[in-house]
Amino acid sequence: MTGTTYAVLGLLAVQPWSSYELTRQMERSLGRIWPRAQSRLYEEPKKLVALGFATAEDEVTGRRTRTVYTITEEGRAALARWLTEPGEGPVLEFEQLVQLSFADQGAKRDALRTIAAARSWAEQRNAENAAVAELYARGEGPFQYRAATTMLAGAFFTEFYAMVARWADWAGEQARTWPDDPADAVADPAQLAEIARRAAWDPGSSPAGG
Amino acid sequence: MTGTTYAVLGLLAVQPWSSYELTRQMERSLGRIWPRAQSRLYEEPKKLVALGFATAEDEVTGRRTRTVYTITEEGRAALARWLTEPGEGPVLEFEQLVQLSFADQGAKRDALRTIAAARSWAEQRNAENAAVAELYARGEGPFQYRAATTMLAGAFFTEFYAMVARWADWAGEQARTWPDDPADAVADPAQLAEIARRAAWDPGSSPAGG
DNA sequence: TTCTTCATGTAATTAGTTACATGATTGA
DNA sequence: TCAATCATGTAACTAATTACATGAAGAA
Repeated sequence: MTGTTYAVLGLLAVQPWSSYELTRQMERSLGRIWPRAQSRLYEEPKKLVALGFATAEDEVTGRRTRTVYTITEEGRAALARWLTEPGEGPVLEFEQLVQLSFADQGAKRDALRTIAAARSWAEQRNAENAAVAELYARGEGPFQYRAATTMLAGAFFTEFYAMVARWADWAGEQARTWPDDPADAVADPAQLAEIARRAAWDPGSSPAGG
Repeated sequence: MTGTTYAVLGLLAVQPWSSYELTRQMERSLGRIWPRAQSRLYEEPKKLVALGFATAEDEVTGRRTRTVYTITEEGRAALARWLTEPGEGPVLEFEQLVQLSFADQGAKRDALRTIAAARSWAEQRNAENAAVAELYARGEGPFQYRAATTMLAGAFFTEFYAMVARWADWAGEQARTWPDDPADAVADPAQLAEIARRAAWDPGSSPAGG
């Protein structure tokens, strides 16, 4: 059982799905916190069946069949047990930021372009997220009855995208002050001090935003 | 050439390293934006040598040897070329948030514990980050002369950890209002509206913080 | 001198991805 | 009726991980 297996099990706890429907639903719901290729989502439910956590039923459409998976009581119990276990914190993979970490090995315009791309990434993702948030605010979101649960993830991304955009704006300001060869850039001591100051929040209280 | 290959190439552009030193340096510097197992960092430099982007030199310590890798001019050119290419935006993997996405399938206390764990994750990571930021602010950070470049990543994490902590605080408040069985929780319409409002920032201006 | 940690590396395994293949459905 | 898209699945490949092994150095 990997995290992916539990992710699929969680979806099945909401309702039965066919493999294809699972891939679509995964894309819409968990895709941003647990991204996996389509083909994996055809494999995982088979494991669940082998473990007795789901049952498979073949339906026929014309000359081809599709498999619909349904969670079992043992499956629900396994899911509930997993929810009691400690999970991993956020793991990030951020290629653009790797590129920026070596900006001094390239041209200034490359860094500026990469920062602009990150900003634009945040805008686009936020636009999709905002549209869905608006749906839920109107009471018309998918699985609206689960909104008390799913809003936790929605709010996380609302904040995450805004944070990335703010950071990109700041990073752009910084990079624009660089000389043509970023290797010659000298860090502004005031900025370094400001970063340290913002990092020095008290664990006992909520850190300030913006 | 994968992202990992370029990450190693980037480190070699700063100075020569042995494989083991690469693993340590990776852990310290890129570990949070490009996390990879130690064993990969023993493989990647071999690829670089095969491609002519690095040279390997064996040093002897007692009865065993270690391999020190040095970037070549072709390697520097390949790195500079990579910096001109568009990179991927942030990819997140967040198991705790997957668990919270199915909080209605478990007990309220499990959700509260998971949220607390996320908060604590942010505190701990921030503490390490803050210590390093403080070093740089005093002008005593590792590779201080590269600070104009590396502060971009440092600032990103300062904001990221603060954001996660703020989100966890908010999520905890929400979950505490739930009934004992989270499946019976009803989303507060005011909260849903607030999430949508915060997501509705204008792409032309920097989104508000906090 | 022994134990622990640092340092260096390989082997075995697997989770995951990319690419491919093809039937069903819909709309122009 | 043809093209495009939706839907369903498998096969081949690989990037990456876990586990293991062992020498060197430092501390007790």
